[in-house]
Amino acid sequence: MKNIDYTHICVCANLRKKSRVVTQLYDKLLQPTGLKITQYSMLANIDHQQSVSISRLGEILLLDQTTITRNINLLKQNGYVDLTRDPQDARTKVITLTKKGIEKLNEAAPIWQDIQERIINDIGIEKYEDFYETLKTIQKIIQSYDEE
Amino acid sequence: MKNIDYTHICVCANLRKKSRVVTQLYDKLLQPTGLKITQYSMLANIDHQQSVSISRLGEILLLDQTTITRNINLLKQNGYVDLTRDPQDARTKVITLTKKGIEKLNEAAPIWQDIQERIINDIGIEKYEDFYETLKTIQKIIQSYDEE
DNA sequence: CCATTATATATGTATATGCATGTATTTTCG
DNA sequence: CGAAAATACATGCATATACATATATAATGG
Repeated sequence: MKNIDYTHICVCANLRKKSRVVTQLYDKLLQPTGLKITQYSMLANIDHQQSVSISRLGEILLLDQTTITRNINLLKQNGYVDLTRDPQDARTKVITLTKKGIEKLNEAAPIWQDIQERIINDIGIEKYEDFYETLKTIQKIIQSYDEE
Repeated sequence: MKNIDYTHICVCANLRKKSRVVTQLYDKLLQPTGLKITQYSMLANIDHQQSVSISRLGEILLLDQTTITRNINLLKQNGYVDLTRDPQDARTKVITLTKKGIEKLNEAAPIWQDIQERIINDIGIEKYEDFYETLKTIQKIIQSYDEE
């Protein structure tokens, strides 16, 4: 057992690195659908919310509003989502899935599900739950800094 | 205790989300130095290797060679690194830190160290070690898929 | 030694992402 | 009510990232 000094390895850079590795796996396997995991994830979230505004989606995904605007525009160009004005508030745009978007989501879902199950099983459910909880803790810790 | 079905939450999207949150903290605190964590991390790696080629750095950081080329060019424009031809191999470019790069790294290091210690302590050393190991496991799992 | 193959880097193109800022609309408050 | 503040979205600019591909150089095999 080597005694690693974890503090010498950048928490952020390490997380980003693993993030890239995981992203490439998802993207590669989703490739037949033409979706990237970022796009799949956004479609899945819209589907889950049924209809959601740009800024609200940003809050959920912790993405800047401007990022949502652009990413959603890509999905719109592909015909996967519709943008409509909120009748109650002319500033707000409401995002919904189109029929084509729902179909694309359904097409990609089984592939996504397979990767999920495979990777979680390989990590081991127990370990993955701990991992998941620590990720959640990290987010909370950082958000608590912001409130200072 | 609510029984969450972890398989319904995208491993990749979740990891990317936390990655963003952590990155924003590091970037915010590093801002006085003008470095982003990606840049700091790259400088620190070059420093650690003393001198390294573009593709070798890509292997270490698991970044595409083209990404290294571009990111290094930014660091070069800022005068933090030098690129020289490898006398043994005219294809290869050798990256080294300039004096200015070393100074910048030294300027940023204490800030980086503070974030590191703070965040790892807040997570808790024990938990963080488990977390770190699981991240490593995930990388290995995914790399094992690629060999198939 | 030369042709083929492999390797190292660069470039074109595209998505993802954030910050600063601009514009339009709504809300608040004197 | 009307001006100021807040909110929602869009745009300009910049970095990070990957894939496909081009270019230059080295290595290899006949």
